Amino acid sequence: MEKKKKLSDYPRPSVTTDCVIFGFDGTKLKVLLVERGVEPFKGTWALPGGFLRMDESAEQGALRELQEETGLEGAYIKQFHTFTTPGRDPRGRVITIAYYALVRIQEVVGGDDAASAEWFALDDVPALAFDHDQILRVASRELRRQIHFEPVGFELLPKQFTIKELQALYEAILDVKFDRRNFYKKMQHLELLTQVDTGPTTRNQPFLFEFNATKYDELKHKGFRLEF
Amino acid sequence: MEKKKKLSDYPRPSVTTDCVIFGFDGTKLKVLLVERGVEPFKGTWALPGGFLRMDESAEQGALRELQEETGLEGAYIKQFHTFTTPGRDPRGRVITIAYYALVRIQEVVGGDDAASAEWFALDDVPALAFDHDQILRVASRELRRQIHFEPVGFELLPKQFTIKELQALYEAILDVKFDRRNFYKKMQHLELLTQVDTGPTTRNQPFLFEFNATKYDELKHKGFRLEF
DNA sequence: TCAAAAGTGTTCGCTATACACCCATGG
DNA sequence: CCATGGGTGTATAGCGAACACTTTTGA
Repeated sequence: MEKKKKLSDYPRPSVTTDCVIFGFDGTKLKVLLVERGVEPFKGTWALPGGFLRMDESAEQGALRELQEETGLEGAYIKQFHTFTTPGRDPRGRVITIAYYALVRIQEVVGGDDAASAEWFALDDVPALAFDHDQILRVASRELRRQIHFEPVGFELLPKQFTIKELQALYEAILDVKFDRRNFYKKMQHLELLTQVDTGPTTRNQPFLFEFNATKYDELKHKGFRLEF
Repeated sequence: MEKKKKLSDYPRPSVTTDCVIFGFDGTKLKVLLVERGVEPFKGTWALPGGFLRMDESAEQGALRELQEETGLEGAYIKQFHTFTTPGRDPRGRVITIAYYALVRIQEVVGGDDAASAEWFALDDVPALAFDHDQILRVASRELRRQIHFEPVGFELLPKQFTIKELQALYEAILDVKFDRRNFYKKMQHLELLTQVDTGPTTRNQPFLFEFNATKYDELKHKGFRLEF
């Protein structure tokens, strides 16, 4: 960053933030896409995103996008990569700071642009605008990686959930099958869940659990690993 | 990215790539810093970096920086975060795509700017320009995280090395101590190393090993974990 | 001659895995 | 009444962690 030049002496690319919004419907992992209304790629599905404003951080920009698309505030987002290949946007030099968001699909109300937004199963995504196919692939990979170390999956479930739902989520993300009983034990042993008291329970209803945030912070620091 | 505007209608930040260059001297993990020759932060140590050119990807920019600073080509680099907080650069709105590089410190010859470049032990780094302290912290954390999953440590060692050196490296990065004998066994069991034939060996010289790239790709896919 | 370094073994305990059993509900 | 789903229990194998022994070299 040297020489005696001013910032304006250097050419500047345009900067956008795009957001891969993941949700879980109880069976499959889904992603929220929007249909582009303008050129280029008009009519093509794309990741929600927009230009970075000069007075906001990229994270604030991603959260703003998220609010506009899903109506959610304060959801979990994570920056995972910045895409910079020249030519990735036909309009000119554009770099994209990409985030993924984990949202409770049940709480998504749909925001201003909701008319053109739609959930797609991750294994049934249409061709996307720009290099968004690649961005989505990288996001999925990073999510899979992260879930081995941090129990981020909880961000995708309702506040209260059954172990069976939790297992289905992990199986959907990691594309594996777990033994039901071992999965139960593993979760119990982690002490990451708090059982919800549902009063005089009519039996054979599955227990409801809540996520234990305190324990989460502990495990995040000590390291933590889920089986494959 | 909508509306009927052109790219030039949106304000654009300046974009730099900064590179956290890690090296290992056999005992401590080190990082290469440069002393700034111009304002702002003239005379302060900083991460090597520079403005992104319009015809190169961020990765190419980082590799270019690396070549200029260390004389190395084709070294291992990894993008780990993009820093965007408004105000992080007093000159105006600047976002930085940050990479870390793992280099063999022995092979670093020092490039054009080498006069002002110096290696610092990671636990003895001076105050840095801009938010480079934070960038360095994040880089160290990401390196520690990554090394649990991928045997990237080999990028920091000479082509041939002893198990003892390898262990010292891991201990330096993770800030732990391993039992020498267990570490040997672990490495043997992973089959990640190829023993170098040093002819009729004068005994009690430690064996030399090379990194086995084939096995690496295998493990990278299957998942892989080192003890803490 | 003795301390230090390098290679190889042994034991123990935890945990991941596979698989079994009991109970309640509803068709 | 029996299939289904949900909660709990048990046995085994593999691996990580702790620790021991032998040999060779050089001070």
